[in-house]
Amino acid sequence: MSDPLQPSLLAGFDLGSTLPGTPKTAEQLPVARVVIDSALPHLDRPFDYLVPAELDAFAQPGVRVKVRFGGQELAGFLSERLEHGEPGVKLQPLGAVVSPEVVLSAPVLATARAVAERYAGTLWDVLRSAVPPRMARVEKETGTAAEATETNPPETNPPAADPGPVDPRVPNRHADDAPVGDQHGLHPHSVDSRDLGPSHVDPLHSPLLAEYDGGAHFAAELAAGNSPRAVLSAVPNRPGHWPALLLEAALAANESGRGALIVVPDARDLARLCTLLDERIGAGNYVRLSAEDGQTPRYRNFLRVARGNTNLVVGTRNAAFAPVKDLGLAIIWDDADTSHAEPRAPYHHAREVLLLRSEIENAALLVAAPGRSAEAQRLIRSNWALELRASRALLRAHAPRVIAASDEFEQNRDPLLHAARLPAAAWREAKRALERGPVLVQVARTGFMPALRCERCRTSARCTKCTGPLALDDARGAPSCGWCGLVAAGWSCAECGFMRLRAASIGADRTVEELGRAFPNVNVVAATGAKPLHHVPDAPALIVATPGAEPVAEHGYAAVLLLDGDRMMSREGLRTGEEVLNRWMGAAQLARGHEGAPGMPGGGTVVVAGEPSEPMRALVRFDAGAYADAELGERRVLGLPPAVRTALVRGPAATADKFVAALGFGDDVRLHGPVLEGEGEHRWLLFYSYAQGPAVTRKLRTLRASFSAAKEPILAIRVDPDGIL
DNA sequence: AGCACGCCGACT
DNA sequence: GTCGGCGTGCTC
Repeated sequence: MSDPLQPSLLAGFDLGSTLPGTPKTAEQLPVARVVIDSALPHLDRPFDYLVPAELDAFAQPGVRVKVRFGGQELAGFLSERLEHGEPGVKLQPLGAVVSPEVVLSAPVLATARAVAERYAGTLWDVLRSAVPPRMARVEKETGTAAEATETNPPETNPPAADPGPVDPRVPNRHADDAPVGDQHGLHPHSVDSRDLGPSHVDPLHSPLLAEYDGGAHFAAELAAGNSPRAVLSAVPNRPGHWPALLLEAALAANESGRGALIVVPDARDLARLCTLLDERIGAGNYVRLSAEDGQTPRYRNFLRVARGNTNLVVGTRNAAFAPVKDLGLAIIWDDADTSHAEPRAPYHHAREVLLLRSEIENAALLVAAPGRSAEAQRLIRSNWALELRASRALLRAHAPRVIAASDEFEQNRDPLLHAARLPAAAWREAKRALERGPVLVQVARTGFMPALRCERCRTSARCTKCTGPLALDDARGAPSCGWCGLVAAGWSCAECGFMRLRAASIGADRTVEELGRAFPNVNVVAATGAKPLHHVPDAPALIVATPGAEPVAEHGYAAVLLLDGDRMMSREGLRTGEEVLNRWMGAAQLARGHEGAPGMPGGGTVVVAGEPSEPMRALVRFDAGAYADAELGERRVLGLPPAVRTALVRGPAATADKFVAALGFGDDVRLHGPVLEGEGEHRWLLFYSYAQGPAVTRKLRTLRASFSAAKEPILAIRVDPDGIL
């Protein structure tokens, strides 16, 4: 498709052809401030350019641009238009406006800045995950930027914050060939809460939220245009409960005329949520944003949001930056799930992104989960958010009966059950439950390295060099040290000299085999990350699943067996207990209630096997909040995260040491290190209070910038790293 | 990463 | 006196 608009956009202002006299620049707001694509920390600041007259109309805040910078052409985003640049700086002309689409809204930019600051990273690193890569063809498809002009006529000279993408002073050729509205079913209509009808949005019609203490008030506040903040642990035993609950909150926010955003951990949860949304409000009335949808669909959906064609966005972690117009409510589901953490620098977590964003945009925030993260508990403790609590009566009505099978575990003499590491109580319950419906068996992920013990005396196997715990490496099948990685060939027990380790590392597949023998004539299937299974029928079967991959049963599981608690608990780490409880709660939530509800079968039972532990007691009481609160209290006493904040600095020994010394922190920042890591690398850990967080990360950023300017090797900095302690 | 500017040494 | 080596630092 030949497009007469593109050449003029892309050619931009040609540097070489300096015409007689000064090249014409835009008459109004001739200076464009640009965020450039640079990996160098000391260039992580805006630079100003002159706007050539011919780019004036397109050079609006939020568009992608190309600029000449230090002899090379760089990509960037135009952040604002100004009357003057810094005095005494010679400005270069803007190179080109890549596309008139406004892809970076002012509040999203402000959020990205706050995230970069909070994680001591560069703005561009954050923007890379906030704005999906451009797919040029998608922009031409249907409903161009001109559509927005039609529905939302901009003023003669849009102010900086106005998202109106195209200045009407320039004839827009798109206006002629692009039909307004939609002929291909992509944009049925702009979704305004008014279109949805009152039956969906009346706060009195938030029955699920209203079941929680303060929930009805929360919904009413949202509908009234206020911005409350809340943490909620979802009541178990109601398949499909959480998507409906979150939708109620989102619709309440929509009713106030504001947009809503729901962020879920992974594609599976997103599929569940979308199924409900399709059913309740229709596929065209919300937008999903997920990196797993592929580049082109992702950008297509992103554009729908950027053009303001929706007021409900759902997606995975990057959707936390979705440019929802007038955001009224941000929701994060299951914030304890590790998928919410971005795996690339600056490793930001979707919960923290939404926290910052809700403050910047004055939006409401809802942190909802099957369990409770220590961070979410902190929000309650500090009175930043209120807790929407399920009453004990509500819990009792819906929670399954939880049985802790700790004592009989070791006395289990039945070889079949022993092989399947099934306590007799678990076997009994499963046998009974199979007469009434499906049974879920949660086993540890294969990648979850269990600590090994001597097969004869049960002494835990330790590394001969560093006394770290030995674990089985799936790839090699040989035990190796979990700390130093040394392969323990020819291991023998330090206590009794026995040479065999207790068999461990049983994946879901082997559990399927063992259970098949323990339960003849029962259908046994596996559901793992590699072989996902979304739904299971309401028929008797054993479903073996790894944490996070549990399929949903239509009317809940008759029983849920949590088998690998000890293996999961044996992992070293500060947050192991919390993680294990969250995994258990996630699975236990899929069980039927013990009492049953109208139209729902009862008799649901959860059997948790393993040594007695705090997480196990919390599961029995079905109270993740109390557990998180106790943990947080303990961490505060010990000065450990997330009661305090941490930062990690790693790099070549000399540079890292010099850097930490130059930080010049006083006693209020605890310093641990250096720890030798790899080839001549040093690792330092910093512990500091939340109050000092901004000051510490600011110092980390500025010092890193000056080190980078001085051509020192770039240091790895991670703020609040997970899984280090 | 490139490009300017600068200080010093070599050559017309 | 002018040209050009590449070393340090800035890049709107």
